[in-house]
Amino acid sequence: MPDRVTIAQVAEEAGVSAMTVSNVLNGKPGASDETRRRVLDVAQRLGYQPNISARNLKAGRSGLIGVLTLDLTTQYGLEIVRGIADELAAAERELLINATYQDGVREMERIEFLSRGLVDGVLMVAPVLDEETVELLRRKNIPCVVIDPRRQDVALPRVIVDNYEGMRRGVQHLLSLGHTRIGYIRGESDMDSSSIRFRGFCDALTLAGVEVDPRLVVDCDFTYAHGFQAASALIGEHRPTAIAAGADLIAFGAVDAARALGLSVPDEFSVLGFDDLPQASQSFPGLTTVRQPLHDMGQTAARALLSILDGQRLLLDRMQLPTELIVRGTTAAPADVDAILDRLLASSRGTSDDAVGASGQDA
Amino acid sequence: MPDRVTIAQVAEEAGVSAMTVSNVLNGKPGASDETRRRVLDVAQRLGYQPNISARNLKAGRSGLIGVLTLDLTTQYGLEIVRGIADELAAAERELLINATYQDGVREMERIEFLSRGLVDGVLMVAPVLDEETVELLRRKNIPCVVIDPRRQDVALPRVIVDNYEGMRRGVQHLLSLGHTRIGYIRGESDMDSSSIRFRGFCDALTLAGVEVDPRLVVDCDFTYAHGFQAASALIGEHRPTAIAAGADLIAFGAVDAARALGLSVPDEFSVLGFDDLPQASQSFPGLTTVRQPLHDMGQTAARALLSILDGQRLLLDRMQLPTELIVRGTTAAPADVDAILDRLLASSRGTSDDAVGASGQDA
DNA sequence: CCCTCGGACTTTAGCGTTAACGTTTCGCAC
DNA sequence: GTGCGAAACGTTAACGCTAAAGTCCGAGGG
Repeated sequence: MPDRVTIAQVAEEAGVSAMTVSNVLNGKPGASDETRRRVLDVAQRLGYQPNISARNLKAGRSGLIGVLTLDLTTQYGLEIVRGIADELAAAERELLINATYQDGVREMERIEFLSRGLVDGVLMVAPVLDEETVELLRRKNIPCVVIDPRRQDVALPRVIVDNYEGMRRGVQHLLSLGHTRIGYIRGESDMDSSSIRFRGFCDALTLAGVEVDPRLVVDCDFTYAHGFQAASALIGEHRPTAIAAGADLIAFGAVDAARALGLSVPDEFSVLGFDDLPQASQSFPGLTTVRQPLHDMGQTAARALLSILDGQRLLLDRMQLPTELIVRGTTAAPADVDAILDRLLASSRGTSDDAVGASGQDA
Repeated sequence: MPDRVTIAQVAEEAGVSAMTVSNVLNGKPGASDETRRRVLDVAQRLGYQPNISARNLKAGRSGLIGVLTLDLTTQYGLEIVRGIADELAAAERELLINATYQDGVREMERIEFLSRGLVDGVLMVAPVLDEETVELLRRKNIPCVVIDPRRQDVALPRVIVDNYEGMRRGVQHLLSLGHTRIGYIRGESDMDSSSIRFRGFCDALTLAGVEVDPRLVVDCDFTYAHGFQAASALIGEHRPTAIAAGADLIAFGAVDAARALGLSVPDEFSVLGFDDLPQASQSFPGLTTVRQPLHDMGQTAARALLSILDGQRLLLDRMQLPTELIVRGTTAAPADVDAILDRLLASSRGTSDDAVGASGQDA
């Protein structure tokens, strides 16, 4: 801990009491202009900064908001955090990020830590939130808003998105292009958002009179590598003309899997993502995807937490934001399957095993 | 602020003084087993957690390390932060991230804020660190270690990497593949790492007897979009056979720019990155790049800060870590330029303007 | 029987702030 | 000159915790 200037030192130097210094610095009345100027001057000169711990202790609050996130490892969590940061900055609140990293136990630990008077409230991004953790939050009476929780019916104020409509429209887009053999990579199965998106997928197909083929549906983690692997298997075994993925990272994997198998995207194979991570527009061709308003989600949650902290009762416990289909370059009408098959059969040596790391194109 | 249980409440409930409770909970001697058990029992039952602000105020330290980062928007900063987190977790220190977001002024503000007794020390990731800010750190006497500062000669303990050797080897790799017309996209010009990498580039060429063509060298921001744009211009105007980029994000842009112009990577065009972001291995073909040991950089900085906080004098003020060339799929021997030119001329309608969003390959 | 010693606790005080209340001073009306 | 009120400032206490310095008591030695 650096050697710090205290209010008492400023007071002595300025020839007044500590209380006067405090009043001046906090813009309270009860000090002459002359004194005010002198105090400000001395404070400036000594580089005085009020001690946060002392102030918090006295005030019984800290002005800090804690942000817990499982997911600081991806752009997903980051975009949300940026939304939070923007909203809190506007409210002159400070933000402390205290990541959890892939671990439900650590999640509880983090809450206990933050709730020891360090923060006034907590925002959680994509939390696991098992029963025990929710109970802890309730018992400690910590103001808390969660964003995209694993279980959407959790008994806490929460911000979620319209996963169902989003995926439904995305798949409708694929259908309208003419695809009927559409593979689906679901994402982690213990997340409500995964199953809700899947319902959107099923309903879109059913509504269009297309039957859901269970062989075209697989689960995998929300990662590029798993997406690549799952898509490779799916394409190799069941030849869909398009894949709808439960997340952008999976979709990126799927795009590259298709390429690795010698399929051109989108001419010969279409891929639909879900999230609209920054990377989706920063790749070539841009990923067609269902946009979650990540920044808005963060802002909405932050705003809700602030109003709770202001003592207002929340009107909505469940804040659902809309999703939006963003059509970019990874979707197109399906190509002539026979033609593709012919081409692939013709060049069927070499591209199946060690495809990653070599270009799938040839001159 | 949630309603909190204080040590006094535990003390009363257990029929002892607050001091005894404190001693028991902190594992200090001076309490009978009987009392000890009773206190622990009551504390558990009431859900007592010591108030951090009070403890900090008393102790004059907080056990917290502040992490300031300009760059929480990219994987670059994240990987470093993870290294920091891992090291601090091992030392049972808590970490608070308090991002800065692209703004030197806010950087100073953040330091002032954290230095008000909230943290014991500060780690800064890729800081701007103007004179004034360094002076502030010095004046406040805040233990601080910086990682990859914009100016590498800054008078603070710092962790940097061997940018020179890294780029030199990377370019040697391109040269050894047979490239001689190598474009260079430098990255932001006010960063020392940019100019040092550029020196590595120049020296590699010179050593190989290749002259540095200034028309093949351009500057741009560390973003995908700028990389795309810069590479498009460079390729369009001066036809290099390869590009070395000052950062992976730029390299990704360059890869896609080449594709957008109808060039196959790596068969017809090679790209070298610098950083080895996770994305570099999670793309197709994988990006050949110079690896910065981001995780290690975070760990190293954290370890250094911890030893400063332990009162040890640092032996090294400048901790330089090695870089490593990672050869993946975006580099290969240069193709026959005439053949490519012929092909491009033949299909020169349509691929020049609206190339983004459509696949660069054709059947 | 007194003294000492050490274990088991309690009391005091203070970390830096600030709310609440107290005191001084001074101008002004009567 | 007396009284009064407001402005300007000081004092006290408390937020929750814990280091340091007591207090109390019973066992053991002389």
